[in-house]
Amino acid sequence: MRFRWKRESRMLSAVMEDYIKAIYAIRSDGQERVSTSALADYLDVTAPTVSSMLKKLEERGLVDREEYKGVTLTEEGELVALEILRHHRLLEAFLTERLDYDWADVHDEADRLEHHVSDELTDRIAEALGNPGVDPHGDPIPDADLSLPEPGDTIRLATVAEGEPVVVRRIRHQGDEELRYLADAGIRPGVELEVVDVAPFGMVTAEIPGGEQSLPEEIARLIEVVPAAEADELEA
Amino acid sequence: MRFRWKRESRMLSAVMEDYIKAIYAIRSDGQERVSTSALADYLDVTAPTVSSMLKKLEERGLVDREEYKGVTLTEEGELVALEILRHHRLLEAFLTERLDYDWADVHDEADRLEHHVSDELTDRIAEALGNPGVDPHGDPIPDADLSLPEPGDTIRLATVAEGEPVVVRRIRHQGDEELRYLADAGIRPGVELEVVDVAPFGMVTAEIPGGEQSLPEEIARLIEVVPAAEADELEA
DNA sequence: TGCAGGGTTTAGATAAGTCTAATTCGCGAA
DNA sequence: TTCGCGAATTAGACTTATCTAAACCCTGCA
Ligand SMILES: [Mn+2]
Ligand SMILES: [Mn+2]
Ligand SMILES: [Mn+2]
Ligand SMILES: [Mn+2]
Repeated sequence: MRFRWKRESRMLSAVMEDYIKAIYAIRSDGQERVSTSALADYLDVTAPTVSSMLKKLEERGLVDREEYKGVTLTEEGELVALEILRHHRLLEAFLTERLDYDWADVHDEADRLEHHVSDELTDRIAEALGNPGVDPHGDPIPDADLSLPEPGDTIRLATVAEGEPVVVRRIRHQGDEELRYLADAGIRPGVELEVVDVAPFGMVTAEIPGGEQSLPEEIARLIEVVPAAEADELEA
Repeated sequence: MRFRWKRESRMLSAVMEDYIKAIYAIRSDGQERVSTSALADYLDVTAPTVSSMLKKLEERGLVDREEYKGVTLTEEGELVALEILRHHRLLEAFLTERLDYDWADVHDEADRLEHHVSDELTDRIAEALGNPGVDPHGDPIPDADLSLPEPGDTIRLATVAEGEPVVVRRIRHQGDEELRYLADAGIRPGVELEVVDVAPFGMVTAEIPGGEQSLPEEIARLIEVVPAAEADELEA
């Protein structure tokens, strides 16, 4: 009812939606303003390509742009990002829960479909799943009015002290590849683990239910955890 | 531009897939060779647009083309058509059976998604539904090796004799619009009806479970039926 | 048999999204 | 304060899919 008409009148291409999603992802990863080169890097295109696309997004009122300084999402751009994120995460949840996909194999499929499913279908999926708050990777799912559930505080596995038991809450990812790696290592949201060693270059060795696992820093950095004590509280 | 990978690393755009589907649909509707203008009409584009696309499809080995005479699908083109049809019809069946869609509201959604779902997802949907042989409109669903179940013989409602009880088997359609019209008229696959009158211009009046319905020729022509006697046999 | 009208193709333009090469800008170091 | 280097933008080209206008081919009717 509310935003449906907006989406129609917006009529963004899948490519534009990907730029908006990328700006949202990079910004929420720390940066205040998102640079042309950061986007080029993230989307695997050249800087001139990004530059011209940012001008189009500015014309459409989706980003605020300052020459040579980068962009930020406008309020409308933010809504677009949340809408696509809602599609993406609900698709991931649905594939996992209703079509027997492994949690580590749903991202790429969702990443394509997110641009083509209607809001109607998305809402039906949400309904069928009982309006879940998080997807299979622990990412919060924007609800129908596009407000994002506040995720609880977490810390990166790379910064956890040795000997402190923690529970995996969320796994950042850009593709199925990292997820597959972690799935094969026996790590997934909900698993309890304990860091037993941090070697040079950030290599983290953790004890997990099935034994021990060593993870390179780039991977350990993707894992968000909470202290096991806190996790227990929430269960109760 | 979004592309999909085919088994022989054959990459087709959604647009090309739509042309292949259209050629398949028009040809299976009688024509042996499909003309440029028939395609332009069906796809709602101009003749020059079709002409240039047909040359590209010929280069890719998907159609056999004869200048000024039209095209036919090659064996490979036929497989592409069947693959997309499998996606489309399984999506329609899934939306109807698992996400509470009305059978008359699934075509347009499936028509977009068919180009973006992977074969993997399609197979999982088929599995979840128990490998159905027909979709909600009575269209046969190609199985995993792309062989199309032979649909039983049917006749068009427009040609049914007055007073002969028949059962609706299949409803041809190009969009949700015709389906919505029929759904609102109380006609859907499985419904038993009897033609009570054929007026000038092909207007068909039929008795259906809820009363009587008059259908314009363009609509009546879309409905495929079998004699009620035959239908009963199959039930038994 | 010939030609006119209609369907088909060619020619040339446009919009989206991408690239490489060239140019311009900003900012930290000298 | 000025340079120079890297980041950003501009310029120009290419591909896909579409259009309109013009030229071309086929065929049925005279
Ligand atoms: Mn994902
Ligand atoms: Mn996710
Ligand atoms: Mn359909
Ligand atoms: Mn159908």
